[in-house]
Amino acid sequence: MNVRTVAARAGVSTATVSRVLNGKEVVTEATREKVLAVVKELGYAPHQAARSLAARRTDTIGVVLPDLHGEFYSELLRGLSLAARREGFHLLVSGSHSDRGEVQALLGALRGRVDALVLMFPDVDPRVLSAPLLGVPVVLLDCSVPGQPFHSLGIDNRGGAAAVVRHLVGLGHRRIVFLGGPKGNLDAEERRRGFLAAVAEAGAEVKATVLPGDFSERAGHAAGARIAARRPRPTAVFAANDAMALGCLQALREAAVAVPEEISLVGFDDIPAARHVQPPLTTVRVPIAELGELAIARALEGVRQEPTTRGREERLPVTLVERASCAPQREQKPRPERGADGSQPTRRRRT
Amino acid sequence: MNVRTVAARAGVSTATVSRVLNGKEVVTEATREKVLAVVKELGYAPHQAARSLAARRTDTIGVVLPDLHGEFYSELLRGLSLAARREGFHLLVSGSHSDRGEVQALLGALRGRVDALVLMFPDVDPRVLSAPLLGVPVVLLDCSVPGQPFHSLGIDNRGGAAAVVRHLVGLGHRRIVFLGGPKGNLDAEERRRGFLAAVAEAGAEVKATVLPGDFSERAGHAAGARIAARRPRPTAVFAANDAMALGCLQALREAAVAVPEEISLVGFDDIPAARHVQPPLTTVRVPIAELGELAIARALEGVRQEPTTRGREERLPVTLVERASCAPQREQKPRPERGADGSQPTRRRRT
DNA sequence: ATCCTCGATGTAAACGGTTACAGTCGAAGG
DNA sequence: CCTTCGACTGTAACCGTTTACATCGAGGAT
Repeated sequence: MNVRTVAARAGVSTATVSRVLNGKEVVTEATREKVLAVVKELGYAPHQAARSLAARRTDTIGVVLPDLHGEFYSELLRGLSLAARREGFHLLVSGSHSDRGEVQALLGALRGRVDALVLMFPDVDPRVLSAPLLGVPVVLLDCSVPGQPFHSLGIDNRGGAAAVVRHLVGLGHRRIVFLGGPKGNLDAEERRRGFLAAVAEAGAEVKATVLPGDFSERAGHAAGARIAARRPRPTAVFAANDAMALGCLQALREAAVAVPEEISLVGFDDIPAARHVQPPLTTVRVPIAELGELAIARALEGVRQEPTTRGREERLPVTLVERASCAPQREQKPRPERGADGSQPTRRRRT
Repeated sequence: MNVRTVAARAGVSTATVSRVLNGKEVVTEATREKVLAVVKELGYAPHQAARSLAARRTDTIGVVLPDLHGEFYSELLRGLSLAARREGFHLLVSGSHSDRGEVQALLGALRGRVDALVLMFPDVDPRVLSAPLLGVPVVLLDCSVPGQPFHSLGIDNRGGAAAVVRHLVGLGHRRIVFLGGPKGNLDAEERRRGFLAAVAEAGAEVKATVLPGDFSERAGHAAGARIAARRPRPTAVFAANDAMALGCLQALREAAVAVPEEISLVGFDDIPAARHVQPPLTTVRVPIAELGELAIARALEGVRQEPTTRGREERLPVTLVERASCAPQREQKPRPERGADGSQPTRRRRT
């Protein structure tokens, strides 16, 4: 059944049916009613592939993420889906593309299927993207490609990390360990940089150590065990994401090191589990869903108007959320905190 | 740029280009190489809308879920995405459709966009679906429509609930509270039934109470407070999902009721947070990702062959995972457990 | 009464592929 | 040398819409 069937039955031309269904051009009320009646009677729905071909518009946004599960992506997807729905767009999603060739193949397979793309490649070099190849507006999450007309969105990892450091220093901590993320991961990198910058700013009396990690709970556990055995023992641990902080907490518990009495612990991301552990984890909340919504908004800007805005870059602010995993450190005299609990950014991916 | 451009440049016809690109028909090696060279040179990728229209095949599966975020859907999506990728299909996802009209509109908007559908409506009456309306194979998750040729997939909620009861009874518990889920939710309903059936089977000495709930952590908290105050106090609580169990645990802690010493607690779903609380929660693990993979498999069966198999119904088995939130109850003499730790089914949705 | 204007509708050409069918051509068979 | 056959390739119809443009009347202006 197609538009011709409907047209014949309603005694009009296919053009009229199309006009009624799309509602952009004027049609007599009587005609419109007749057509709609037939449409309802037959249960007709336009064939979207044909519509896309003719109107060069798919009403679909392609979303390519490194992965689909985990709390981070789940939340991101929520924001994306919410905003897309609100705007009347569908979402074509795809997860876990590791190498460059795969990504290119995927992007090829998306031509004529989507009106815009939201892409996130924490591990693949984003330069695989050549704008003309795609022919649609692109929004990049968490990475930027300087030369290209891509919109780029991220969160303020550096500011978030700095806020954590200021918080800890304000509580009197002087020996702080930073538990890093995977090499090449942009979020991890920015958090590390933010940490180091804030430490440097805090003055020479603050001793910082950076331990390697990979965002996994198991890596956090391994690091926790090492930290517990370290002498002199650090008084605070800042993990680059919550999963590692959780693993670390577990290891500290096994080593009978009290949190927060003996060691204060901070994470990053504010995943749901952070609220449930004992003690509840102080961490940095990242507006993940908002990130997704904003990505859709920017993508649609690109769809609806000429690509005037090219290569803009935005970072969303983050928030330090204080729970019970940090305590003042009294061995050294605390120095007054300087109001660093507010809003500075960060974010991450694998949960 | 289109297939004609490529054909002209390669000195062949569009039919030949199409043959090379689809690889289903024979083409001389020399021709194939020439065409591929041009394709690569121009960076050509076929327009999928046109391809879908002509070949009446979209290589896309539509997924309609009540929601996209939360641990349950995240995990489900993972399974779906994994299987779809493996089979070379794309995923068109959509979340949060509340009422009937909305669902119908959505299904209409999907015509000509997908080759098959995976649907889940915990709250909407599934009879809104009329098979001919869609024209594609449909797989239903967690609900079934008797009269229609739809494949239906779910998990063994009843068996899982029964396994929990047998476990608790085996530990010597005689006063057990069941914390139910939202009205009209199929999973909640089946878990409740499984609970009641197993209790009845356990004999008259086991006293069961059913408390209302709605799958939310807050409802679990409220119930926990009531349970703590109850006299005689039950010795075990079985929450219909983990979120409520977590809320309940929190309330019990606030009321200074020791878990598991004074009250044993069991959840359902095995969400990640269940491992992180203190004490770790005994619960029922649900093979969510497998459910997703199976859904894709069944959907593709429908795509690739005649709709021979119609209306089949499958339930996946679940597993009781024992952690530290249950303890033997000594007030009454325990009776021997009868091996109910193994595999019986269940599952749920909002996390 | 004739001409114009303008709104409502119809006609038909895209859109960019796939594929049934027809055609070509060299090799093998007679 | 003429057929026959089969492997390749080309021609063109078709997939189901949208939309630029043509058409057709009716009413108003002149």
